[in-house]
Amino acid sequence: MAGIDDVARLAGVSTATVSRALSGNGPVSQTTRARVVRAASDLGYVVSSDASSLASGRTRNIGAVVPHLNRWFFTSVIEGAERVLLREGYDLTLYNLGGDGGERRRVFDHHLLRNRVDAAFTVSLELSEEEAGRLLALGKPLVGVGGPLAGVSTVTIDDVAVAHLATDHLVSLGHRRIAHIGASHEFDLDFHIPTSRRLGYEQALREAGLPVDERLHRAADFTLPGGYEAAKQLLGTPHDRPTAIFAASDEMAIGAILAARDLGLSVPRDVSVIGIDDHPLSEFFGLSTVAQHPVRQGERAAELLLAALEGARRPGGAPAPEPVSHTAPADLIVRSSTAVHP
Amino acid sequence: MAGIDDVARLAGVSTATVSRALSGNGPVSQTTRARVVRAASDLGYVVSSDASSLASGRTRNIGAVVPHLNRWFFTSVIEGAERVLLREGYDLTLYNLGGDGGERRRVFDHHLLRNRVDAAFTVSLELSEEEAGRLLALGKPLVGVGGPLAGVSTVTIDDVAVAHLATDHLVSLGHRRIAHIGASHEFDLDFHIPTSRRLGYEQALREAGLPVDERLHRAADFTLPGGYEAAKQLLGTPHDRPTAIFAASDEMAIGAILAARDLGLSVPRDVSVIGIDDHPLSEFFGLSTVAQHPVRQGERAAELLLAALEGARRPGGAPAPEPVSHTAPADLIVRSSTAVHP
DNA sequence: TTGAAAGCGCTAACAA
DNA sequence: TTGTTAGCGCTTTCAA
Repeated sequence: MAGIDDVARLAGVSTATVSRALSGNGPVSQTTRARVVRAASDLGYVVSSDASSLASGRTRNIGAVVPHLNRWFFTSVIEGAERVLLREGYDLTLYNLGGDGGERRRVFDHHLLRNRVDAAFTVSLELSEEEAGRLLALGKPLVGVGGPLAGVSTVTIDDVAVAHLATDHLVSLGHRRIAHIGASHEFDLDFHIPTSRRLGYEQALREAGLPVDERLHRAADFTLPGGYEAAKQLLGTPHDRPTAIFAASDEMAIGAILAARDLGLSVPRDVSVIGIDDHPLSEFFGLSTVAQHPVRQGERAAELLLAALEGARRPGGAPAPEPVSHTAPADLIVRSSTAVHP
Repeated sequence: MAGIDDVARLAGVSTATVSRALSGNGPVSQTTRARVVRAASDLGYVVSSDASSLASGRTRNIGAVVPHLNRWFFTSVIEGAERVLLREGYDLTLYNLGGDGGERRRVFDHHLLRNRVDAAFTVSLELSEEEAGRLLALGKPLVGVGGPLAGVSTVTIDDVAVAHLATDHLVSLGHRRIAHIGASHEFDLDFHIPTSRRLGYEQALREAGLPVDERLHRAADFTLPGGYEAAKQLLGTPHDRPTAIFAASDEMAIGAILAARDLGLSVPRDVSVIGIDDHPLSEFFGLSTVAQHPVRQGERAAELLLAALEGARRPGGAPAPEPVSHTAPADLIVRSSTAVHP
């Protein structure tokens, strides 16, 4: 492994100049830079990240803290973030709290504190006071994606508005009995999301002069089977059956479509179904939904973090920029699972 | 941020002793260790990973190189690996080659070379000669999960055997016309997998004295919609319709089940379906399958890497242990999508 | 625009 | 069992 001195020697300059030429920090003449770049590439030189980090205080690495990995939303956010980060020469190290063991504690007590990242983002994570405090105490840029994180910048859709939009779509199609499949309270992601979505749903009903009927609400776990079960209950009663279902996630909505089928009901003739997400499978099932573009949310999060890091390096740069709330766009996508109430 | 000297001062020992006490390397008396641990915890001291890495040559970080993130198999492998790694105090940094831009090049040319990881594993990745060479040249432990990686240890199921098992299950139920949904050649994961699975399928047919019929083979893209389309073609012809389908992945198999339904066919009465994976949705659909436990494969990969690192540190430790091929277990799970041929 | 040199915060000989 | 000390490979003042 060639080191910086090898490059310096071959290029006939000092190591300081090599560092400047390769990092782009500090003045280097065009010709010198060319010589250095040439020498580096000839030797196959790649900077040692540890040495560089230790000397500069910057790691060029971003932490991603997620509650699980086996959910489309999380992985999509990470994909988006990583694409942006790689492009800028940053790495992404992943902290998955999913295990039921002491992973979570260990991550917050140890891993995140050992200075391996310049900044971090969390995805749909509700942090305890202590956890949030620890992160904030690092004094590093922080962004919460898909869930509010006190005192920290966030990237998230407006859950109330999105749920309102989905419900309104059903209302405008003439539906009066609209059921909602939300989340149970034990649901361990940030439970503001289900609550906000339920709020938007109820708000839309009220604005349309429709009653909010407890019996039309079912809790599930954001999975397809969960949505199936909930929909079976909602649609099972022949009397007063809802004519439309708004599910808080596409996976649950797809479960609802399958439940309707199994009950001999036709979607959308007998019952309309709408979800939130625009999950990859939604198109296949013809599911109407409100797309929330998680990849873009991840990109946005990465961009915010990089901008904050960039800002912190500038002479008068704000070391701790004010937390900003970035509302990610969400669009109604109408497919074949929703239709006018006959 | 307290440093090692702060701890040393508070504990009344030298920094070397602090390092030894906290890392567990080198002899420290019980009482001294206790004093140091106490001081460290009082000060909230956490080792700086950069300084530690630079001084020791070990980063306590493992690289995970994956082709995508939005597939159950990849994320499951990563989850398993990370659980093991976190437990041992290691971080995992993720290199997702998914973007169509220069990500892949950049990762192999730069990110993986800058010494940020002690070892790495790839998941279902076919590497070019050059890429493999670069990785090997690092002289670091390497494991390929779910795909052969020349000259490197691997963790993978026996694809031929697994496909053979799935097909045999159908044969033993009396099926004679067994179709196969495999992968197209453009499919960009390691295409040995589809090929091996097809091989196992044909092998099982031959052993049963059944003909291998080209028309009973369809290529798809390992997705649910892809499986749906393929099955529609296979099951669409009223004449000589297959009575069973073996799909090379559960997602395709689920697509096949849905296709059968849409054609008015009952599963398993009119057609049996089996897949490979034991995807989280398979139980819901009653899909018979061969489980391949990707979480365990990830755990195994991590364990192999850690063992290699451990070995390399010992005096007479082999710096480059012989590549081993670890065959991961896979079990037939019979649910309700397969039944005897009437 | 360049070079010399002082660290960055730890670990690991080596000596005691 | 402990302390002293010389780096690990860079970056970044500072001076030229």
